[in-house]
Amino acid sequence: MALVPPFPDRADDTATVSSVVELLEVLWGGGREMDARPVSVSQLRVLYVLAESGGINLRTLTGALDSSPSSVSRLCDRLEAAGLVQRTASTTSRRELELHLTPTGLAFLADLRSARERALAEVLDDMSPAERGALLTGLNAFRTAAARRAEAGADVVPVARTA
Amino acid sequence: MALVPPFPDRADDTATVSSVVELLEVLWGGGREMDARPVSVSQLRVLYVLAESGGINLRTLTGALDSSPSSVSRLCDRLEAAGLVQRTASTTSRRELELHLTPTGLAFLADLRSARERALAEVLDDMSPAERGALLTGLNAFRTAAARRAEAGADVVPVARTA
DNA sequence: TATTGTTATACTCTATAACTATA
DNA sequence: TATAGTTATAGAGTATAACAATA
Repeated sequence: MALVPPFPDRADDTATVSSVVELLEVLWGGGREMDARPVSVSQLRVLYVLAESGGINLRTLTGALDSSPSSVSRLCDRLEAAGLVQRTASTTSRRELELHLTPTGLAFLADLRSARERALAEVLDDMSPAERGALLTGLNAFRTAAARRAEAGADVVPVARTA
Repeated sequence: MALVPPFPDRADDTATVSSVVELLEVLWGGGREMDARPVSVSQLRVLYVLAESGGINLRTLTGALDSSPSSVSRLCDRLEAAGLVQRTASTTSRRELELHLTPTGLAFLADLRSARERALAEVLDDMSPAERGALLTGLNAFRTAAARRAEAGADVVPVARTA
């Protein structure tokens, strides 16, 4: 059973958000999704990107994941072996690739999203309608603000201090 | 620069939450915090637990992380080598350990939390007071409901489908 | 004998650097 | 030559299984 971090001592806005972030980090930050489960978090990130922008080359995917070409190449090796992703020769350049989700990959992503939404629905059902409404209003606004800053190139949530 | 997933097609509550989860996953799901940064996500989870419950043994820590003893033992090897965690002989049983954050480990965690809260504050500043209030009300309620379910042993957010 | 912690082995993920092929 | 992609190598994380020491 996962540990649940404590409520923040201060009635501070940022501390509240931070504590929820830490809650989620502990709850599904474990690496055991490599175990009985078919797809790791890293592979999942690839699927997210390809679902949104199919047909991109490896270099573009590398940029979207903020990773390195070799790592992404190996990720694609395994995803291709798993039948979730397909490497196709580019029509414009013979040294580039086109990366696509296979129908299996698309179905997998759809199933995963369903499962997550089902699990989230259980939590949301434990909240009052007013609380739920506040959460959704707040999250949508947060999402808009975070996306705005991410597009500007800012680090929205640093994982560790720089010094 | 990180990719930003699209807004959900449906005006569905769970899809909204799910899309925020995916946003965060892409934004700070990258593994490059192993690079120039001092502590990995896995190590960070250890610090969270030890900050909350210092003096526990390796078995208890393993349970809190929902991991395996060997993985946690190796994690502690590196955290001890980094000077963030300390293994001490238990006072009650000679085959058990007591795990503690060192002063360095505690200071590190405090600094990290400050940095995160500073970054989050930038996003929150981009939101209206009403939106911010809604977010905090909603997150606190979500947190309570999620903790309730986590304590009951439920998987709050499955990473991949079971089938 | 059962439990705590560590080590042996094997896999995924990550990165830098070297390499092949194309532009 | 510069770029796209792959492979070589090395380090960290994860897990199962075998092991030592203790209860």
